[in-house]
Amino acid sequence: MANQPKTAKQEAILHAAAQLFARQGYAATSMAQIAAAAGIGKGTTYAYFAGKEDLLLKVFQWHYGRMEDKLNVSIAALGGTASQRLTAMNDAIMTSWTEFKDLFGLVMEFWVASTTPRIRSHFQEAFRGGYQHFRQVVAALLEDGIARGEFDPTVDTKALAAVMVGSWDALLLQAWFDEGFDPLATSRVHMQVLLKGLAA
Amino acid sequence: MANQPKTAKQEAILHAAAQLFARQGYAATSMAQIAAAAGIGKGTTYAYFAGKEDLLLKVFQWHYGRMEDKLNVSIAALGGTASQRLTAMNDAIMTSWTEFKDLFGLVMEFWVASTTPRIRSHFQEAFRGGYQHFRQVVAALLEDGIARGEFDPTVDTKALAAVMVGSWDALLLQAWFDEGFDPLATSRVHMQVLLKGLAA
Amino acid sequence: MANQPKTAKQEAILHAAAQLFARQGYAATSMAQIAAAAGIGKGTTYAYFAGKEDLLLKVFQWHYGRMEDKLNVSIAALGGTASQRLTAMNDAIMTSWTEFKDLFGLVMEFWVASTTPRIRSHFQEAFRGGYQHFRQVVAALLEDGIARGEFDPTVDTKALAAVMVGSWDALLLQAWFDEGFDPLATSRVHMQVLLKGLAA
Amino acid sequence: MANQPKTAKQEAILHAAAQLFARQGYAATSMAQIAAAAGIGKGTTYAYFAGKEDLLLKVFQWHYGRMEDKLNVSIAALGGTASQRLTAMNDAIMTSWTEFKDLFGLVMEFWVASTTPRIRSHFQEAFRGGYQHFRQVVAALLEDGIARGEFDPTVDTKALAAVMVGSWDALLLQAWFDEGFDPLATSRVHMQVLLKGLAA
DNA sequence: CATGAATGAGGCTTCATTCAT
DNA sequence: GATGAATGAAGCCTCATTCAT
Repeated sequence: MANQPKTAKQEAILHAAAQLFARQGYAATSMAQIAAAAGIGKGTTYAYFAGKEDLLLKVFQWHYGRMEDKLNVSIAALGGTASQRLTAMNDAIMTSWTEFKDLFGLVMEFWVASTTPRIRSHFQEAFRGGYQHFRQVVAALLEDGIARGEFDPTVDTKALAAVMVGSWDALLLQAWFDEGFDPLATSRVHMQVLLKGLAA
Repeated sequence: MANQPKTAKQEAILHAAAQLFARQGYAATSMAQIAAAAGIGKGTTYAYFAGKEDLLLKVFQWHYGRMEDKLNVSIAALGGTASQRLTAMNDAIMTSWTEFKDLFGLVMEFWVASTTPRIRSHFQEAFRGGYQHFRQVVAALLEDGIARGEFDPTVDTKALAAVMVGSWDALLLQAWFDEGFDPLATSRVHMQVLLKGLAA
Repeated sequence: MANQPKTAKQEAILHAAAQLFARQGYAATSMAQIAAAAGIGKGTTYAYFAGKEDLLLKVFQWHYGRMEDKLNVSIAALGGTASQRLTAMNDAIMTSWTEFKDLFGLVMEFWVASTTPRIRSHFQEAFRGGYQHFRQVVAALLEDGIARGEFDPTVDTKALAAVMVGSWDALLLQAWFDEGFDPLATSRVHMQVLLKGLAA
Repeated sequence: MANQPKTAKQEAILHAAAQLFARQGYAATSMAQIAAAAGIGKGTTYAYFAGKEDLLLKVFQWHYGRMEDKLNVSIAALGGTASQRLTAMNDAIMTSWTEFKDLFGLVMEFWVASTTPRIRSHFQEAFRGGYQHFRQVVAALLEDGIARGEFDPTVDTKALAAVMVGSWDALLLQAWFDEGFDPLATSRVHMQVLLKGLAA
């Protein structure tokens, strides 16, 4: 899923599209707006992307790729106990998302894109794969913790991984609707309680 | 927020719209389709709803009201320890949602509707209020558990409530993308670990 | 052209329609509005009038009849020299129109109705007849003045009558666009100059 | 008020719209018809005009500008006594209008447009200004005649100017309804009588 | 007679996409 | 390659008119 944009222009379009989709929504964003924001002609977009739907998909893949990279890097850099590594990962993700908070609107657009029949297949598959990947990464950390004797070996690691991954979505979602909500602090509380409950 | 449809026809429209929005998405659904699905003329819809946006909002309020009612009923019926009540509530919600799983597409549409500038205010506010309400309900149960000496009194009940509420969204979301994913079982595992971590 | 409304309800509809056509224009007025303003049900209008176009025509005939009556009465009451009678008639008409100034919007609607292909025939004919009638009345007064030796016998009475009749339209039209314009005073100046130019 | 169309296509649209508005009326003319008559696609119109109302306004400004130009030219070319110049101007206007007689339907549409609430402001103001301009031009000629000792100095030049300007509207209006009516000849009679009545 | 709920034709407008320059 | 003028499908919505009650 490594779709790095080849041209600077291609990246400019992706960037503009991502911004606008996030801010106004996919439906409310016109190709003309994207082209204008990217500083190119209206027709040029079609030299790089097959159409509006394809552009959405490419924006998705682009962001997904960047997020995966970031996650892989931070995981690689992790050290210490499984608890520490889980906590570090949680922090890394919540922090990085909170940085460009408004880009979370994009994620919601991606979710909804999986509703529209014609686009569904692409996104549904991509999301399923993405969730499975992240769950697996987290589950591996949990299993590592079990192997090290940190965590209760009877716990269902897959299920717990799903909840942890889901909590990232869920807390950012609540932050989306509520300015006063602090997703990072909330997720830390969650981690603490979980780790306590997980203790061997 | 009790917006019960008065007329049978009004309800038929709401029903048709909800179905189609859930199945195809808001943008991909035309007013003509809704009218046809409701078995009425194209113009009749406008006698009951101000337009397409209004219809989405009313569908939202209708479903939200029904969900709130269901939650209130199930809470009222709860008994036993705080742990038991929390578990029962979690089960009730996950079960009821899993029943009409495809309606979850609607929720995603509502989320995204909060992105579109013109509709944003209505939905943003409604969702913020909704989340606050549900978090409060759960937090109250947690505090009750602390008062009863079941739970660790140092825990941040608000944060934990947010995570629990969020886990409903998050697990259903993953189930949306992955047929093989079992949100109810997963949430039960989550509850167990949480309750263990919460223990006084 | 005596189309007196038979029923009180019929007159109420005509009244409401006239008001609304004058205020908002024919196109911008809906049958629903007219019915509401007349205090009757939306369907009832069709028991008295064939449709919207017919209603416009009937409003026209109603007003035209009332104006003709008024003119005939004032002419009958006229006395004195031809100059005095012309002046009196001019004053009567300009005064009566200035009274319900906003109804002049109706006259413009009638003019334009003569543009729309399907309605054209009715209005075109009615207006042609109306103008011919008024021109004839004025021309008769002018010829009477000639017979009495007041006016220059070489003058083209028909042409002059047309101008006098036209000046009523024209000055009210300018008053329609310009609040500060005084059609009555202006028409009196016109009459004076005309009469001076007409003197035997 | 110099709104010359820049593109050939823009002018084609204006032309087509003017024709159709004049022939069928504004309300009875659809944007699709205009596009077809202009030989372009349905959507192209919106690249040049903001919408149907804007198109009407632009047609108005276009025609008004052309008429003003014509008037200014003919006035500049005038010579001789004030009486001769007034007569020449009267003839020039009536002649030029009679040439494209059917375009007079447009003027009526413009009048009525000043009735519709939302468009009113634009047209009302434009017409008020237009009338004031034309009255001023005529009044200046009359005052010139007074200065030259041709006309009675006690006459109200403004009022008379309003009547003269109005007579152009009024006589063309009557000609609109009556094929047999000769507005040019009629206006000449009017001028003669007026000039006689104006004589010093 | 009166009503007003229901209808559907028809209009305006938007916008993704194409293609000649 | 890049452009933006042009297109026309498609959607939302209004409203005159009908008809069962």
